[in-house]
Amino acid sequence: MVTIKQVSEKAGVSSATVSRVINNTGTVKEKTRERVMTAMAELGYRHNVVAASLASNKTHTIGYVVPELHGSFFGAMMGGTEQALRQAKKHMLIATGHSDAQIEKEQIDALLSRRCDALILHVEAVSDEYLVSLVHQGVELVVVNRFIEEIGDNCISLDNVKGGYLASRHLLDIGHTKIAYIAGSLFKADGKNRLTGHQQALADMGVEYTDNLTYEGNFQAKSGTEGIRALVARGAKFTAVACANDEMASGAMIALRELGRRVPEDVSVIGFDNVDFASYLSPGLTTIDYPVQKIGSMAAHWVLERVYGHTRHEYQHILSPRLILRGTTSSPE
Amino acid sequence: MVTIKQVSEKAGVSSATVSRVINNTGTVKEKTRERVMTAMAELGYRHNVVAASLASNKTHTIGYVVPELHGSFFGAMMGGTEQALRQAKKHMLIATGHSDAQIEKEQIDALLSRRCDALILHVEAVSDEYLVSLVHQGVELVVVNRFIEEIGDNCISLDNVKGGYLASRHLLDIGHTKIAYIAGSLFKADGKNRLTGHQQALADMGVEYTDNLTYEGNFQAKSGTEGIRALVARGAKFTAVACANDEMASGAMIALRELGRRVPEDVSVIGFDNVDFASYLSPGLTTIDYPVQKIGSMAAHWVLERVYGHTRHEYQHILSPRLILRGTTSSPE
DNA sequence: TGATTTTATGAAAGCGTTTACATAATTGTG
DNA sequence: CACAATTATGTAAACGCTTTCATAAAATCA
Repeated sequence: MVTIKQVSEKAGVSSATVSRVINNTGTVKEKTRERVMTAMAELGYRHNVVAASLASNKTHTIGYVVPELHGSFFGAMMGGTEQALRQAKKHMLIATGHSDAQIEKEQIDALLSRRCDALILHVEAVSDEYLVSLVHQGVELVVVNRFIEEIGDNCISLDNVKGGYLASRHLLDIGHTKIAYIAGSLFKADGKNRLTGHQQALADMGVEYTDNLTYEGNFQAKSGTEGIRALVARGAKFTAVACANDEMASGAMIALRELGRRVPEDVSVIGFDNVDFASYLSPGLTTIDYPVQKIGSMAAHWVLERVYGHTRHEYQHILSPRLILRGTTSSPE
Repeated sequence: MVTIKQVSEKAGVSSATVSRVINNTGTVKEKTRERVMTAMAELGYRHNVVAASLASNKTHTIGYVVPELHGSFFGAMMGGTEQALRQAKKHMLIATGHSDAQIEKEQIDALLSRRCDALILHVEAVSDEYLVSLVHQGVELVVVNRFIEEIGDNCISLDNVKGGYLASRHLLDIGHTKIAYIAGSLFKADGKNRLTGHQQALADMGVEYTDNLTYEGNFQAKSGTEGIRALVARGAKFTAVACANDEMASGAMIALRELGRRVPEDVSVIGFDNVDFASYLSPGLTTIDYPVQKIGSMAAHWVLERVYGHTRHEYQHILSPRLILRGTTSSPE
């Protein structure tokens, strides 16, 4: 590996000067710059970012923890982040937490050991206090899809309660009163909040909530299918089903078809997230838009501003979901 | 930040010893190890991987270039990789190449500057020669979804020709002869190869290939929709349509429905990749399975073995696709 | 027990940069 | 043109580890 030293010798300057041209810092005469550039090209020099990071105490790397890599959701989110970071020449070190507190902590720890300049965390199992304590230790982090009052400034989240409300409110508005709910994992904040929204909508419209119409799934398509089967098996009567995400909604649609129930004629279905394939289904899935890419990019801008001193960007710390009307909902007979 | 030095003083040992207990190298007496561990705990020591990387010339980091982050495909692939790497305590530095040769090169360069121990590349625009030259320079890399004879050992790919063949052969086998083809971007190797497979299947079965039945899309859902419209507009007659991926297949299904053509009764549809949502569609999409997660994990194992000396794993450098029969194909009337 | 292995530890030289700080070269001013 | 101000460059000390080599301590052996 050729070093800055060798370049400096070849160019007849000191290594400090070479460093200056590499980083575009300080002042260097045009002619000198050219000599250095030529020397670098001729020697095939490649900057050693590891050494630079050690010396400068900046890695230009953002640690990113997401629960999983597969599926449509996190890719879209990371895509939003990446787009913003790439222009700033920052990179992302990616780790998965698998919704397990132990693993999440280990991964956060590993990313900090690697001296990431900041962390973007989509973690679900670790406690609020733990995240708060990290912030108090001076770790630069933004928590995504989760709102923690005490460090609200570090959070970017969607109003899941409102989303849940919007979904069920839509069903109520078009005339449904017997609405089943397939929830996400209730130990996760978003799973719980979306259900809360559903309950609020029912309450607002004077419809009684009953556990008998609710099934706790796990955000996976299969649990949507199982949810419908379980609901029907327990004799629940419903003309609509709200699901805590699109995967479960598509699973539910499959089960409904198996049972000979048409969507939306017999049963309306609404999802949540508006992942890319929601519009591929037929009928297209009515759902709640989760501006996931936007959230990803806001997280990036937060970091760019806070950690790297880029100019101010506009934030909302709590984004609003909105209803996306497609073909899976209609008024009951 | 507390350093190894401070730990060593507190524990009354040298920093070399502290390094030994951190890395589990050399020999250190149990009692000493404990003293060091205690000191680390009390001081809240956090290992500085950047410094360690500089000194040891290993970053334990794999650079990963994919075209995009959104969609179901690359997440699944990276998920396969991550799972294997996590156990080995390696991390992934992720970059996107956007199918642009310039960007792909820049990203590869950036990852090398960060001294990644190895690269996993899903690149589409950069030339074979460029990748070959990297390998000859001694860069440890595995190329995914692309086969380059000269560095075949570094490649893990799917036999796309065979996949294309399998898809169209299935349609032919069940009696179709008028088969439209919605291709992926033909400047990409997989787009081209899948089309080649289609053509071979036709030839094998004595059906003439005609450009009039082929539309070049871009692997996105919308281009599937446009493909059907264009085909119909140019008066093409077909009873089946093979698509170069599942996104375009779902786009095609949408267009077919708009035109009042039932799937599969009037037109059979087959996709490619078997991404997660293929089974959510209704009818479920018949497609070709791309064992993408497996490929991701094979890439990881290649690296673990080659770069980190882990024990030998079984490879196939060219994997075989297989047909997944679901509900979108049936014999023509 | 003294000699010989073996095991445990320390000293110190890197690893390839960045970045004060100091100094040299250049430009500007009256 | 002398002197001040400005611009350009160099020197050398970090940055926090790993790792070789030497040496000290402990264990083994005859």
